[in-house]
Amino acid sequence: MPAPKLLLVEDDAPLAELLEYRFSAEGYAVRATANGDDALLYAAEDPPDLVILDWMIEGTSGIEVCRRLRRREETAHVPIIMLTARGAEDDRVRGLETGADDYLTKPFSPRELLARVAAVLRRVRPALAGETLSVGDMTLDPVAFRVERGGAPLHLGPTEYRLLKYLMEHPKRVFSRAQLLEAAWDNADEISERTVDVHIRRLRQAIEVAGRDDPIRTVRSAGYALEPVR
Amino acid sequence: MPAPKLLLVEDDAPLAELLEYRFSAEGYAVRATANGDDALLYAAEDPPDLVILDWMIEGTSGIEVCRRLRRREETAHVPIIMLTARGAEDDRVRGLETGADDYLTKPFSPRELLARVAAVLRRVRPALAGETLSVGDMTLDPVAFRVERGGAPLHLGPTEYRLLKYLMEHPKRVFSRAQLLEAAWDNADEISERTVDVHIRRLRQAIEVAGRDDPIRTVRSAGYALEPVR
DNA sequence: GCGCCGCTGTCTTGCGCGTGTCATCAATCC
DNA sequence: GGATTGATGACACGCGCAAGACAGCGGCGC
Repeated sequence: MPAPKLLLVEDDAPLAELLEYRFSAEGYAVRATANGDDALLYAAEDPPDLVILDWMIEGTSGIEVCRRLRRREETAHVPIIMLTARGAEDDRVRGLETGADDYLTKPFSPRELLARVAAVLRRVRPALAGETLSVGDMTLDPVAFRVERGGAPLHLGPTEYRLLKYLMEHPKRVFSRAQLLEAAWDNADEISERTVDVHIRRLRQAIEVAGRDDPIRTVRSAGYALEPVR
Repeated sequence: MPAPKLLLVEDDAPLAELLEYRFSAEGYAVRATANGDDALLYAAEDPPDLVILDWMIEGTSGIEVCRRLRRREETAHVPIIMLTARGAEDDRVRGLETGADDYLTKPFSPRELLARVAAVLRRVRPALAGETLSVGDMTLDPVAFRVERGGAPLHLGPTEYRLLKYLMEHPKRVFSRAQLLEAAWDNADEISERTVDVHIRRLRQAIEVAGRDDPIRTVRSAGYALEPVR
C-alpha cells in the first residue's frame, strides 16, 4: 500500500510544521507550501491524493486555488479539505459549493484533521484506507473481488478466494481443516476434511510466483496458516 | 431522476419535523425516526442513499447504529452525516473513525445541512445531482439520458440504461444479481435473478465497439463489475 | 381497430470451469 | 521400518454463465 500523497497549503508556519510532522508520522507523504501559486504548480506536476488548503493564503487565494484545481483534468477529482479561520456559515457553504470536499474551522485539533483526512480518503480511495486486506506482498480487495501479489493480478476460483480471504483476515494464525471448512464453505458438514488439502494446493499454485516463498505454512496434525512474505 | 432517499434519525421532535419538511420541499424522499433500532430496521429493508444521524438518540446509540450500518453489506457504503453537540470533539473524531462521512455541530442552520447533504451526494453519487458520469472511455449524462463510448452515441433500452448507470456510479465494484435487481428494477422481488444475466448480455452487445475490450467483468458465483477501459 | 416493432422476462441448450473424491506417492514421526 | 499425515495427479460430475429463441406486452402509426 503506497503512502497517500498530501499537498499541504498553509501559510501559518508553526501550524504547517506541526501538521507536516504529524502527517509524516502517520505514514503520509507530505509536500508543503505556503503559497497558492506554488500549490498549483506542485499539483500539476505530481497530482496528490488529497489537498489540505488554507482559505487565507499568500498569492492566489484558497478559493481560487480550489477552483483552478477543479478545472484541470488531472486534479479535478482530487479531494480538498479547506481550513478556514472564519466561522461564517456563508463561507462554509460557498466553500462546499466551489468543490471543496470538506472544511475545518480554526482552531482545530490535529487529531480531528487526521480523522477527517482518513475519512475522506477512505471514501475516495478505499485501497488507501484499509478497505483492502494486505498481508505481506499480497492484497485482497473484497469489494472488487481482486487479488494481487506484488502488483500482479491473480486468478482464483470462488472457493480459493474465500479461503484466502479468511486466512488473510487472520494472518499467522493456524486453522484446523474443520475451521477452514466452516469459514469458506456453506455446507461444511457434508464435506470431507481432505478436500481442504486439495483447495490449499490449488490456492498455493494460484498464488505461486517465481522466486518467492510459499506464504502458506502447513502445520502437521493441526492445519494451515498464512505467513506474511515480502 | 429519482428522488434521493434520506433516512433521518433524530429524537428532537421539533427539529426532526423541521428537517423533514425542508428536505421534502427540496425533493428528497425522507423517512424519519427517533429511534436507533428502528433506523437499523428501515435501513435494512430499504437502503437509503444517505443517513442523517443524531449522535445522542434513544435506543441503540448513534455510534452503534453507524457501526452496524457499516457492518452490513447492503449499507456498508451508504454515506452518513452525523449531528453532534457543540464542542464534543471526542465524539466527532470517534464518529469519523467509525465511518461517518461528515458531521455537523448543533446548533446548525438547515441551509448548511442541505448544502452538506448535496455535497456528499454529489461526491458519492454524482448522477443523483445531475452530473455526467465518466468511467474509462464511457460517459453517461443522467439529465439528457445520453450514453457515449469514445465519443460515439450508444443506444440502450431503459433497463440496460439503469443497469449501466448504477454500475458506473460504483466502478470496479462487484454487485450480486440481487443487488443489481434491487438497483435497476422496481419490482425486484418478483423477478428471477437469471434475468440479470440476460440484461448484462444485452448491455454488453449494446456497448460493444470493435477493437475495444468488454468493460463488464463477470465474477463467477459473485456477480458483475464495470471496469474502466480506455 | 389492426398490425408493426421494440422491450422484457423466461426457458432451453450448450459449454467450460470449478469442485469433491479417490488412489497413489512423499514426508514426517515414533 | 511401520504408521500416520500431507502432497499430488487424475477424473467425473454438476454448477454457473453465455447465447439463442420465443412469447407476452405495450406503444405507436396508420
